[in-house]
Amino acid sequence: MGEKSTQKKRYILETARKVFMEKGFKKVTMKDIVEACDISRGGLYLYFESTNQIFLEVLKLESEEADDVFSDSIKEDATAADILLLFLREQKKELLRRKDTLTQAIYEFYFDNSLPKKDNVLKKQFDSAVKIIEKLIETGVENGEFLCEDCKGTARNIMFVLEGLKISAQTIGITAEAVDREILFILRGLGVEE
Amino acid sequence: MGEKSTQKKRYILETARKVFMEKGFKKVTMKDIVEACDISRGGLYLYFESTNQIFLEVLKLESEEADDVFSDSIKEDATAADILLLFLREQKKELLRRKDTLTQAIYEFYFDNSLPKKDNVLKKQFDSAVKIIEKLIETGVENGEFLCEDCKGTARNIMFVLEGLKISAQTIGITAEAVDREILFILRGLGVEE
Amino acid sequence: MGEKSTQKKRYILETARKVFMEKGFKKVTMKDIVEACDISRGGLYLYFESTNQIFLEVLKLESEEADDVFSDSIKEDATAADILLLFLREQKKELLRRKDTLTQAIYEFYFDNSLPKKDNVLKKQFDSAVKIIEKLIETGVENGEFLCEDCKGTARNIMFVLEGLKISAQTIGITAEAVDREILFILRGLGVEE
Amino acid sequence: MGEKSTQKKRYILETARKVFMEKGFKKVTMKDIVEACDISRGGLYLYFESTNQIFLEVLKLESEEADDVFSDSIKEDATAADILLLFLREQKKELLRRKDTLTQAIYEFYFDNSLPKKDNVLKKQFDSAVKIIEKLIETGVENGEFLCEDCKGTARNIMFVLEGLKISAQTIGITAEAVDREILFILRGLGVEE
DNA sequence: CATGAATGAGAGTTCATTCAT
DNA sequence: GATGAATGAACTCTCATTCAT
Repeated sequence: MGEKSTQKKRYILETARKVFMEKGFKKVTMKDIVEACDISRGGLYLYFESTNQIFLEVLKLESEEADDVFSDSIKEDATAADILLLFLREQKKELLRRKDTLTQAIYEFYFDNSLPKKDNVLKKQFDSAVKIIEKLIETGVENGEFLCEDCKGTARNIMFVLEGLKISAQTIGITAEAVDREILFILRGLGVEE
Repeated sequence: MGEKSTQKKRYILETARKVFMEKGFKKVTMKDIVEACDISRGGLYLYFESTNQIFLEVLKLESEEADDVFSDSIKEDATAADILLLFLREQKKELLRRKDTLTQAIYEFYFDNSLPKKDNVLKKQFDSAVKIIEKLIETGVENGEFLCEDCKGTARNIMFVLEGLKISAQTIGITAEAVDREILFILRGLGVEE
Repeated sequence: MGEKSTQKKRYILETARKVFMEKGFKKVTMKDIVEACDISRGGLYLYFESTNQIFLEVLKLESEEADDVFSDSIKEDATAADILLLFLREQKKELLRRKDTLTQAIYEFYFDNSLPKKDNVLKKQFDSAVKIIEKLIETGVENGEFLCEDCKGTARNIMFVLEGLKISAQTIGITAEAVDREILFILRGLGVEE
Repeated sequence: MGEKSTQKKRYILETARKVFMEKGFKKVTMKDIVEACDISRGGLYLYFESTNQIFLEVLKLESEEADDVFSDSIKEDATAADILLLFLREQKKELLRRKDTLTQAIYEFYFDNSLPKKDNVLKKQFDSAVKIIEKLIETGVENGEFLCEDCKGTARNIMFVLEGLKISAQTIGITAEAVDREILFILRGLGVEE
């Protein structure tokens, strides 16, 4: 598969991504993707053999780009509290976008695909996020920004709350105010008064 | 609809419930339910017209019975901490059962069905749970069992953590130890040392 | 499946039989049979799940009916030579019908389906035919109609010649005269002069 | 077409031959051959336009080489009986190789392609084999090796038996012993006692 | 009420064949 | 000559849904 095909593959993945955002994972058929990409039925099979495979590759692309975004958005002189707040606001934005997100598709995908740990991108992301937040809180505690006895536990708690907010956003619906309330609760728990 | 039909309807719902527990929501077809119930294809349509409707009625049944269970399991002389712990342990059990639960099916169902609030059973349950926990914490605070400044906020936080644990159990998988850690974190946040 | 369906099943098998006679085995698709039967796509799947299964059942039907034909066509006072000749002429007729026969389909089917011996109808038929012919020759020898030292060997030889004629009829083509020549050769081998 | 192309054509035919031996005729697709040859899809079409044409050319090659083989293997001082035995043993070997042969593919090919006689390689080979065997038997009779009244008829009979054995080997399966039995039967028919 | 045969739409998948490069 | 991406026709198979009995 030459360079040209790599471009097309990428085009398909980006188009499929939109389809997954719209319809979740399960409802999406090869035909949906074929039509969204405006290519031929057989053409898609030259690149991918199932929605499953396509979704996995979409996720891979996603995580690669996510990493870039992360490192970019942190200023050099930012305090731990700044960064945490930035992170939480980013999550909030994502949460409230709702349909315009892969969240639902990702959940649906993992419902059916109990991948071995090493392939579970979701778990990797969760764990790495916990570690980053933990570091952040530790730094904040050292700088006197945060009060916290169990940094790891708090980091984990924050991530589970975020997961809870995410799934709630997709199911029972959630308002910006509700998210703010939770963010505030978290910050207060770290002794941040504002 | 006579009594006989009511019985049959209930039989179908109970059987369908098992199917949903096994396969989630989206994957379940009318055919699956017909076969599980061992009734005729046409027969099912006499009572229900879609898996959607069936699932909604399964949920209704579920919530009716859930209330009963709740009130039963609380002893008269139980302290607030006892009851909270009981609740959390119940949730833990449910979490770890994983496949033997309607959880996944419920999530899948709500992914596609943004029902008006009044019909969103999930939201109702969430809100009512928050209220109960809030009351519980208030009582605990009054009795000197708990330390807590923002009872409502804490109650909400607990529920979001539980949601986060629930969805994590279905997607990235979660161990009993991980759940215990979170429960402990919650209790410590309430000033319970043990 | 009630009586009605049994009738339809039989109808499908009989129709499919014609299709197999026309096109052989491999070329026949479920769609071909659906169209020949003038039923719906899904309808066929109610009765059969593959052309393979259909063909096997066609063969079963075939062999059941074949047995009847056999016993019918033998008169009480027929001599061994009469019966043998009758049999050979029957085979000749079958041979020359060529396209109007399941022969080709059967060969094609067995090319791909190396069934365990007990299910190999073809082998069963071959072996039972050998036995019958052997008996026939023995009887003929006893009656002084035939001259033969190795009845079993001769019976086998006859059957292989017939197989050879059959496959030749389907591939290189064969004339009525050629078949007659072979039949004559066989009879002369048995000392029958005519 | 230059020499280079001729070489490539031959390479394709030899590779395709292996594919046909493995899968028969009908199941083989242009794709199969493209992949086996490790050339481009379009490339194959430069030389051949269908599996049909390819198979025909494979057969042509086959028959050219077959002739060579024949003449090679006969020693100068061999008796007619020797040569006949040699021929029959060669056939036996071929028979028992089963899958490693073009036999099945050839049959499948001719099932669908009722070629005009002049192009029917199979028929040519059959007829020429009959003639050779006839000559052989005549020579044997002259030398006192064989007893035979109808040399042509016997030659034909032998060929049909061989065809019968060949098709049986492909369909109902056949053992080395069964083949030996038939060969012996043929030889005894020629008065060869051993 | 209940049955289950029947229909037809639609998803998945594979290949022969073409054609721009 | 050679490539291989692209197309579209053709097949397989599964279900939601209807309807005569």
